[in-house]
Amino acid sequence: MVATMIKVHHNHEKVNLMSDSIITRFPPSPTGYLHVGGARTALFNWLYARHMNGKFILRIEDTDTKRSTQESVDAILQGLEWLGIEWDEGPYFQSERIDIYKSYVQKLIDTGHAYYCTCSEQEIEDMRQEAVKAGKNPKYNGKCREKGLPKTDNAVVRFKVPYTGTTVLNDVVKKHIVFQHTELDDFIIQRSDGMPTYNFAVIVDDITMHVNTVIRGDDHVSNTPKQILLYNALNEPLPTYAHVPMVLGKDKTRLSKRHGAMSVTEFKDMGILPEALVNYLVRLGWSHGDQEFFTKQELIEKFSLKNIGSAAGIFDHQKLIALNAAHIQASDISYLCRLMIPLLNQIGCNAEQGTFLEKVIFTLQKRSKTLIEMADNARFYYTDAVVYEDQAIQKCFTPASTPLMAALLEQLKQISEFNEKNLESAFHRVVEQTGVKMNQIAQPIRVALTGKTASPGIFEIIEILGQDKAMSRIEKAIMYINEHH
RNA sequence: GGUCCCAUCGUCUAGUGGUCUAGGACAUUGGCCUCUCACGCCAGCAACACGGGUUCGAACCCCGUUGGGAUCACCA
Repeated sequence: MVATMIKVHHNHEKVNLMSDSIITRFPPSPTGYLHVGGARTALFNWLYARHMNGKFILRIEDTDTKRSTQESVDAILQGLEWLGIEWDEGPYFQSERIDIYKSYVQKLIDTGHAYYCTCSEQEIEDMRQEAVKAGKNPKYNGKCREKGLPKTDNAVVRFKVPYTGTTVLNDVVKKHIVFQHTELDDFIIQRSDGMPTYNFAVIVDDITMHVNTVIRGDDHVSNTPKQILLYNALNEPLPTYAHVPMVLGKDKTRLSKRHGAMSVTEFKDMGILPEALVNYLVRLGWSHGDQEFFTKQELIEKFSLKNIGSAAGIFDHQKLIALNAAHIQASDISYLCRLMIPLLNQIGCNAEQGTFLEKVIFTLQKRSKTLIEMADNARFYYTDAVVYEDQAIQKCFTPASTPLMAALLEQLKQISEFNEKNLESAFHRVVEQTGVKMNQIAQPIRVALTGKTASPGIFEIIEILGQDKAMSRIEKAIMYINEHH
């Protein structure tokens, strides 16, 4: 049984189990990483279930044994967890439910809705060629349909699609779509190796798991009439369908590697906050008036199927980055500190939890678009061996600057308490003494302390660094300038 | 190619017959603030794909054209 694989989260006891409560699912196939398109679909399903106080199921569609891998399963689970998408049931694995599919196949055979087919690959290929020659679509011609063949070793099972008539899909976002049965053929529901095919496995899973709301990419629209026909043959009620427009790359083609980052872990590695990716992905194709910034809680409160747009959207990295900056600004310092410690350690900064880190992060919060950028800009707080950038040397380390730096040093010696206010006064005294502009003294000092011409405010930097470090860095800079001129 | 879907600034979108000389956000341009860089603030540029209808009136409804996308497996 699959019971051992079921991981139930108990943090949503509020879920009511009435028959009309919403049940959604996310059914990735483990053939690669969780990419942003899939993540968005998962998000919509999860958000809708939470919004409606329903249930969200995770199901791994691994009936393609050749392409499915454990690494992919792990990557998908990790991606979902990082995004904060928690499933109430599952993950279920289709590969462990073969008996269930087989019993449903038998039902269909017993009721005359499906049949065994022993046509060879070559025969089918010929049929297609023939159809194409006749100006039709490549299709199976129904050779075995009325033969009443018994089960044999290499037989597949096909579903009988009516030769005439139409199937209608009433979609929440696409509205009314009519499909002609003449466009379909008797598709395979069970492969010769006994595994179910996608269209069949999906509907028996959705039926047996009581999924009543299917939100998925609109690349599935053309599969839907087949699935509806299957529901009807099984005499089961249809779920509510919501086919959401796809996410496209910059050139308006289907998103792929050549469009840059695709998997959610790549975004994590880029220093994107999960709440920013969530916000961006949901907002791409869904809207709530003019609102751009959403916390997860707001998303759960405000998400609805009726505000999903009908046109495909293009993935825009710049907007993601901008939203990320907004989420960084809105984050608690303590949260950012927790995320930053490993990143800082990775680049050789020995960071640990504490007020020093908190102050550092505070100065960087407003000027960092990603966590990676933040870590990079935090370097100088942790390394005494400041590396001066060439451009900074050129611009700020002039012979004229050394007397100013020395004058400031004198003032710093006399400060009793090293706080921003006192430091500002010290700078102003130098300005008054020498008659130069503030930036003529501030910039060389900034380079002396950070190695760069751009940094957080000079007073806050000095306060955080403390008297000893600040003064020794300035002394070193003066020596450096003297040596090089 | 058949079938299906889609169409508002470069991008994401608001808009559901009159309040639209079309609003917001990202990007971009100029300015303010200022110790630098940011943040913030102010201002600017920028769109209803095209053609027919329906209507007193159309971004909104209908038809066509064009353009784009999806899909046509013993993949999902």
